Amino acid sequence: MSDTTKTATRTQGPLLIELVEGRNVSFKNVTFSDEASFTRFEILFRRLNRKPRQRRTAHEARTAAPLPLGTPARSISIEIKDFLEDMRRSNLAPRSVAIYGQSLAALKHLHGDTLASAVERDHIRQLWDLMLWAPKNCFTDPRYAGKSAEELAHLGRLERARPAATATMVKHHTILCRFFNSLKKAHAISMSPMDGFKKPKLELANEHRKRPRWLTNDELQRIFNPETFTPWAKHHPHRWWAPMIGLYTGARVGEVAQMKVSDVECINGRWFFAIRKTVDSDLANSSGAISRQTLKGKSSERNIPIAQPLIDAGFLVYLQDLKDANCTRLFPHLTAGRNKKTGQTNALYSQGLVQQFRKYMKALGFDRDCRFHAFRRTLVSVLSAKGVRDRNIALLTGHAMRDQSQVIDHHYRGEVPEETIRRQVIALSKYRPSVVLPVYKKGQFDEQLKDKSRHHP
DNA sequence: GCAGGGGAAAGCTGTCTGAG
DNA sequence: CTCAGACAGCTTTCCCCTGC
Repeated sequence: MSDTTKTATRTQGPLLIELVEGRNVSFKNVTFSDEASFTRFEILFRRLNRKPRQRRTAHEARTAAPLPLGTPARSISIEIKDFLEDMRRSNLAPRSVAIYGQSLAALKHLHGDTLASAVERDHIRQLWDLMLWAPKNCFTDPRYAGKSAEELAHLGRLERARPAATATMVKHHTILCRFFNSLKKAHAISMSPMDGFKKPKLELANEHRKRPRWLTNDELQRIFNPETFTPWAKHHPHRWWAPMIGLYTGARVGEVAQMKVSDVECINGRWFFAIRKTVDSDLANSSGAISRQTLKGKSSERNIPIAQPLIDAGFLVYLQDLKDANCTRLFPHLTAGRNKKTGQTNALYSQGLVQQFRKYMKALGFDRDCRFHAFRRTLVSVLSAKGVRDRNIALLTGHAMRDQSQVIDHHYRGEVPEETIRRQVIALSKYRPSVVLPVYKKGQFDEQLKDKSRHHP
C-alpha cells in the first residue's frame, strides 16, 4: 500500500481503521466487527486502488478477476500457532516443529502482533537485523520481554561477539519462506514478503565455521585405549558398545542409540544391524507416535553387515546376555525422553550418549569438533580414499544416491539383495582402522541388565 | 540425568534446465 | 524426448548449553 496511509486501531471491541490518501478511493473511520472482515476489506481496498494496467493482452479478461476466496490472514501469532499445529498433524518430527517455532518467534516482535497480511518487505529487513543479532534466549528469557525488535538487535550487538553464522540465517530464511508460502497457498495472503529475499550465500571462508573432522588411526587408538576406555565404559552398556558400533558401521548416533534387540538379525548365516523404524508395542494403539525410533529418510533404512572385529569383541555374546535378561532394547539405559506438555515421546535416544561421549572425549583432550559423528565421517573418508565407489559407501551409511540414477539406485538398494550384501561386505572389509577393541566377557553387564528399575522403554 | 532451547550443519525430495 | 545434474525448498540430525 505504497501511496496509502493506513492506521488500524485495535480496541477491546471492533477494529477501527482509517484508510486515507488512496489514489481513487478513501475511507475514514470504518468499523469492522472482526479481523476477518477487516482483511477482506483490505484486499478489496488494495484492488480498488491498484494502478490501471498500461495495456491489456488479448487473452486478458475485460472484467476484474474475482476476489480470492481463501480464509483471510489473521494475526501473526495465531497464524504461527496454526502453522505449527499443521506441521504436527502432518507427522513431522517433534524436534522439527520446535525449531520452526523458534525461528518464527522473531516474527512476533514486529510491531506487536500485526496481521499476517500486513507484513511487508521492510518488516522482513528489520527482522533480518534482529535475527542476525538477537541476544541468546531473547525470545524465551523474561528479562527481554516487551522489548522491540530494534532494542533487541541493539542489545545483541552489545552482548554478542559476532552475528549469527550464515548457515543459521539460511535456516531462518528457509523457515520464513516456508511459513509465508503456506499462507500464500491458503490464499490468506496474495504474495509472500519473502519473495524478494534471496537465500544468503554460504561463506566458505568463515573462520568460525566448523571444519569437517575425521579421526586418524592415532586418535582412534586414543579413544579405545583400555586404560581410559574401560574405566569409563565398564558400568554402562551403551558407553561400551555404542562407540564401537559407531566406528564399524558409520551409523548416525541416533541410529545406534535407538536400536532394539530385534534389530540385530541373522540372515543366511550373516549378522546385520537393521536400521529401521518399528512399532513399539506399548504405543501401538496410542493416538500419537507409535514408535520411539526415527529415520532421517527413506534411504536411511538399511541392513549393515556386522564387521568381524565387532563379533570378535564379543558383540554376539552381549546380544545373548540381553536376550537372557529379556531386554528389548540394545541399550536399555538410554531414554527417548518425553515432552512435558504433550506427554509424547521425544524420540531422542541419542542425547545421553552424545553428552557422555563428548565429556569423555573432552577429558582425553580432543577439540570440540571431535564428536560421535566423526566415526561416520571417518568411515566415509577412508573408504572413499581407498577407491570404494560412492554408491557402495552409501549402501553402508544410508545416504541417498538419487543423483546417480534412480534406476541404478533402485537396483543397488534391495532389488537384488545378494548383490547389495556383496558390495557392502567388500566395502566394509576395506575398512581396517588399527584399533584393538576391548573384549566383552559374558555376563559383564549382568547387574545392569537385571536391574530393570533403571531401564527405559 | 533429563527437558528444552539454541546454533549449525547434514541431507532428503521436488523442480528446473540444458545437453544429447 | 530423456535424463543427469544443479538448484531450491524443506526437514532432520548433531551437539552444545542451561536450568532444574
